[in-house]
Amino acid sequence: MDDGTSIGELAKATGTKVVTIRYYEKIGLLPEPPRTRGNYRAYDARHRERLHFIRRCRDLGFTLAQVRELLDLSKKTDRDCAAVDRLALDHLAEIGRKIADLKRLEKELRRISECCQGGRIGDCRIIEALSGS
Amino acid sequence: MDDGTSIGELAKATGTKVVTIRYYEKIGLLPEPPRTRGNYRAYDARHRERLHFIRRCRDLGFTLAQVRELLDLSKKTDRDCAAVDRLALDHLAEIGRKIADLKRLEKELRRISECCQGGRIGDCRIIEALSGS
DNA sequence: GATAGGATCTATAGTAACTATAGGGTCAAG
DNA sequence: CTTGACCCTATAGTTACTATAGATCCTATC
Repeated sequence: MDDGTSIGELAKATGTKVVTIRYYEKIGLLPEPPRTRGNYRAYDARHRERLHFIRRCRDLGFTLAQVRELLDLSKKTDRDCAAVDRLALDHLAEIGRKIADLKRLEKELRRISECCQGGRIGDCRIIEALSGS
Repeated sequence: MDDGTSIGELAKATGTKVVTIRYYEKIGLLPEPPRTRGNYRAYDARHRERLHFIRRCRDLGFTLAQVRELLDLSKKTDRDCAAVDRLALDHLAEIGRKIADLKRLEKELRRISECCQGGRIGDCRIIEALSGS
């Protein structure tokens, strides 16, 4: 490597797969780094930080579209913070909804599952319960 | 409609979109119904029941692969019920994991979000928190 | 200098579960 | 007989990657 970090090193440093990094570049989320003589990508600290930011957001469940928005916002340093806050709160609300949905689902599936008392599938209460409304 | 239920009627009756029904047919989840003279699909009660079963499972968060398994199992009426039960319990465990993940995530995002006190993006604590580990 | 291995390169296709679009045919009512 | 609602097929797009194939590069060893 002439200079800078190789894609493999960056992958290790950020816990991202190599293919995923290239994918982020292709969709314009991560800027194209300069290349070495051998046409290898050579990353610097700014790339590392940006990728780190992306991964952190993804770990928190933001979609790539949201990450893109957050990245855009983070560049407009003199703009009001409200947009960032709204994005975070919206996402929080979304997570809350998902949790509620899953809990409802869990409850119902548990109810259904408890019907099972062994025996033949022909008499299976689970299948029956899945068929009923 | 010569005879049987049209795809639109079936869609309404089961709360499924027309395109989704055709999609289920294409991937072999729903058997091809006979056609009318005008080449319209004409469904019967068995199709309705099967689609109903599929939707019910989907609503409960089963994947289409799992639905396929359940449908296969439900035909083997003399087989032991254990496989069905295991599928349900596996799914239940999965849901539990997802809930736990989302709760962890919610907690962290809430922590981050509470940092916001208005002001400029340049000083935004949310962006900062998203950048940090 | 030859060679073997690992890492990297590009391009393309596949995944889940649909959704959207284009460009038509069919059917019942007025 | 035309309008509008419904239906048909086929293809491409969505999200966020993952997998594959085949070529190139770099480093180390013989």
